Amino acid sequence: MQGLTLLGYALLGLLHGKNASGYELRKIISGTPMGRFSNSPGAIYPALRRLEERKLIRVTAIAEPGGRARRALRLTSAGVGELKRWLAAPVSQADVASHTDALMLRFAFMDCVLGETATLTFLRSLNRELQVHVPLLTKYLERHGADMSVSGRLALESGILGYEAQIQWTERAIGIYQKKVGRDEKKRKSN
Amino acid sequence: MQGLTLLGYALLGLLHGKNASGYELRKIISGTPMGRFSNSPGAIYPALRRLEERKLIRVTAIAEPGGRARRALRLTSAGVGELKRWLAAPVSQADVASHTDALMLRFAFMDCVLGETATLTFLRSLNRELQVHVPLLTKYLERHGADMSVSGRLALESGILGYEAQIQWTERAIGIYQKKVGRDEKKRKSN
DNA sequence: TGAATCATGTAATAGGTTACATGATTCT
DNA sequence: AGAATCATGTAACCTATTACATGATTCA
Repeated sequence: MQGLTLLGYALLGLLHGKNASGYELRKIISGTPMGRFSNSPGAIYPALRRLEERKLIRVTAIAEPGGRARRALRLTSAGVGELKRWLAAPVSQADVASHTDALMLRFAFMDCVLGETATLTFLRSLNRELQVHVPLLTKYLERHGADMSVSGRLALESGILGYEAQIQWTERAIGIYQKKVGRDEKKRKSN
Repeated sequence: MQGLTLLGYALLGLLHGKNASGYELRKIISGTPMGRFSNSPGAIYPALRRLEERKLIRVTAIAEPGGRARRALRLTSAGVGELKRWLAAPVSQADVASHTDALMLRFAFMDCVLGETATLTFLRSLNRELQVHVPLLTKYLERHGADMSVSGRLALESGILGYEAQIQWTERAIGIYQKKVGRDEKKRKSN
C-alpha cells in the first residue's frame, strides 16, 4: 500500500471534517480557495473509487429519502490512520523546494486531525527548513545573478521574497499555537 | 496544433537562450532553482520528441568530434513563434489563482524573448490581476473564517500574504523596467 | 580496470483532462 | 414544459513517474 495523490489526501482531509458525497466534495473543492484541485468528475470519482478499494473510505448510505441518489462517504479507521501518517510526516527540503502547496494543504487539516501540539511541531520544522532553504537560493543568486537576465534574476527574487514571507508567517503562527498549547498545559496541571 | 505542457515551454525557453542537448537541458533543470521540473529522462526525451514532431525544435548536429554522441537542439522559427505566443498571452485570474509557477516561468524568459516593453506590460497586468485576486481571498476569509479551523484560517492567510508579497515585488519590478524603457525611448528620440 | 559520468532512450503504470452520457429533480 | 442543477459516472487521450537498458568515455 503506497502513497496516494495529493487529491486523494485532500479528499481524506475533507471527509475527516464531515461525511459527504462525491458531488459535495466537488462543490467544496471548487467553491473554496483550496480549489486549485481538479473538481472535475473525471478526477474525483476515480479517486474516490481508489480510496474505497484501499478501504480508506466507505459508503455509509445510499439514502434516497426524496428519491434522489446520494452516496454518503465516510472515513474508515484505516483512512484516518493514512491521513494522520501523511500529516505527521517530517518536513523535508524537497517539500519546501517544490511541494509548498502540499505543505499548506497538510497544515490546513492539521490541527483538527493531529491537535495543536503536533501542529506546533510541524510549524517549527517548517520554519527550520525554510531557514535552510532561503540561504541556498540567495547564495545561488549571488553566484549566478550576473549571468542571468534581469527578468530571470527578478523571478528568482520573487521566489525568495515568497519564502521570506512564509518565514514571517510561520513565526506568527508559532506564537499563536504556543499560547494555545501553553494554556492547555496549565489547564491540565490545574486538574 | 494546441498548447504544450509547462515542461515543453520550459524547454523552448531554455533553447531560446542557447542551443543544447537533452542531457544539458536536464542538467540545467536539475541544477537551477527553476528545477522543480521533471529532470528525469522519461519526461524530457519524450517532451523533446514531441517538440520535434511539431517542428518547434530541430536537431542541429549529431557532432561526435571526440566520438561521443551529442544531439544539439535548436529552436525553429515556428518554435520561437510558439514561445512568443505563450509569453505574450494575457494574464488571467485563473493564472494568478492556480498557475503562479507558470507565470513566473514565463516572466523569467520574458525580457530576452519579448523585450523590455512587453515585460513591463506583463508586470502591469500581473499587478492588476493580483490587486483583483487578493480582495477575493480576504473577503472569503472574512465571510467564512469563523467556520474554519485555526490552521485552515492560517493556511489561507499564508496564501494571502504570499500574494501581497508578490504585489510588492511587481511594483518594484515595474519601477525597474520603467526606468529601462524610459532610457531606451530617450535614446531613440535623440537619434 | 572498475567506477563514475556522459548521453540517450524505452516500457509499464498511474493519474489528470476533456468531453460525453445519463437520469432525476427543482425552479420559473 | 423547459432549463438549470443535482448526482454519478465512463472513455479516450496525454503526460509524468519509476525503473530499467545501453553503450561510450573519462578518471582514479
